[in-house]
Amino acid sequence: MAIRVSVFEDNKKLRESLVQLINSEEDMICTGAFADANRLIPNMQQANPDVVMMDINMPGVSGIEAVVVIKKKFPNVQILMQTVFDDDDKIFAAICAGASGYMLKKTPPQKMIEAILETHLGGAPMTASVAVKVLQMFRSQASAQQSEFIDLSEREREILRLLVKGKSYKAVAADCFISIDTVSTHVRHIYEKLHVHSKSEAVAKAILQKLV
Amino acid sequence: MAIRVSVFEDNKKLRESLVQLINSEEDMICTGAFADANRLIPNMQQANPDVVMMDINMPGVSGIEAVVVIKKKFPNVQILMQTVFDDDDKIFAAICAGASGYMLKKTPPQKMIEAILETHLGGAPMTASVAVKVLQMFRSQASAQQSEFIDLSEREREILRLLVKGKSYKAVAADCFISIDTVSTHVRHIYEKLHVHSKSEAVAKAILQKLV
DNA sequence: TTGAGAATCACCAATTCAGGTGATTGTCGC
DNA sequence: GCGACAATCACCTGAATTGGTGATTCTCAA
Repeated sequence: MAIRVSVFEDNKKLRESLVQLINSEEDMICTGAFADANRLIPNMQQANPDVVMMDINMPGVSGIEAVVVIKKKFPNVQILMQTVFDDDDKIFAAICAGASGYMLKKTPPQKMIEAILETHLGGAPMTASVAVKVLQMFRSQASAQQSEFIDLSEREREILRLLVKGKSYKAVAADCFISIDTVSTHVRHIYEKLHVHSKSEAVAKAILQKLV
Repeated sequence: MAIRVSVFEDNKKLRESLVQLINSEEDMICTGAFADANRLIPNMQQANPDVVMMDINMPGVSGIEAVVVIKKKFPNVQILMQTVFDDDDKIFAAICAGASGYMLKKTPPQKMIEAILETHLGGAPMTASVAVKVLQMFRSQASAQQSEFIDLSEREREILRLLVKGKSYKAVAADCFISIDTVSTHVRHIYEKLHVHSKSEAVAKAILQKLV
């Protein structure tokens, strides 16, 4: 059974060459080529694709908005983004919207075919420059800066967790079955270890350094 | 000029076949093959590679620890991780440690050569299953849940930023050149919009939903 | 066994915060 | 111009928080 591929691309020439490329493959068939995503839903229902090739910059509904809609209405459809620029924000937005792959338009035809296949198989083909950017973004997001090791006791960690949830001393005391004065003492110790002097500072530090 | 590749891999058979594979390429040369990372620094100095193929599971010093050291001591060396399992935590750790690529060991030889080349060119080759996982992790990290749109005024956002930094009303008042009572009023409005009732809840929400 | 730390509780003073009421100014769109 | 709203300020009360001092119990390692 051939893979059904649909194309959303406003550049007529590029769109037509993609259609031709897809149809030149034995086990692929292009079931729709559209210049914009303004009639997205009916277009999708009619074309009923397995894989969508989506240009990120289109007049009217943007490629990213289209991805959001497609992933909502047709969650089984895989989406391969295409763009001329490997722009950080766009990549970020497309990934979060649910795109599976991200290829530059200048990718050679054979690689593009491979990417469509890989997308259909549940992979995540990415142009090298995009893959690098994704890893960079990932690192900068993930690592934060947990420079200093903060050695809270189990009890202190538990109380800090409750403070982060916005609980007052009284509420913490009730939750832990201890008195307010005890909570106050623990909090004091937490402040000393975190080098802070208020609940909100402690909460901010706890979240940013993933202490809880 | 041939690409200098070094291999760290405890399985003798696999190590030797990798060496052979690398040396069978015209523009690659294997400058060192080691069964573990226990004498990492001298090994690296002696082999002086452009690209390191690093097994993630090795006796003694783990592949990930080795990546950290290499990236610190030899920042220009690119590292291609190799593993039998596409384990979330390992991938995560390797990326954060600074690995450029991540390939399963069962990758066919030709693809492995391509991956080495791509790594050397500053790319980030990833086995399909790994790429998918990276995108998934990225999504779950990035998106958080910024469901409801919170429309803070510029002034409110500024004050919230200061609260997140741990400032008291008095300090905020001083920073913004306004009175404490005005700060108090702004804070009240912020609480209403955020549906919270304390400074720490507001701070937590602000950070988690990236309002500041 | 002796000491360090974790967890618990208490009392206290000064400060800060939350929320209620009320008011003035300036800007923006209709 | 008028209404809506942001930004500003004031006064007030009760509650919560911060930080100081001091104490008991228990456990775990030196």
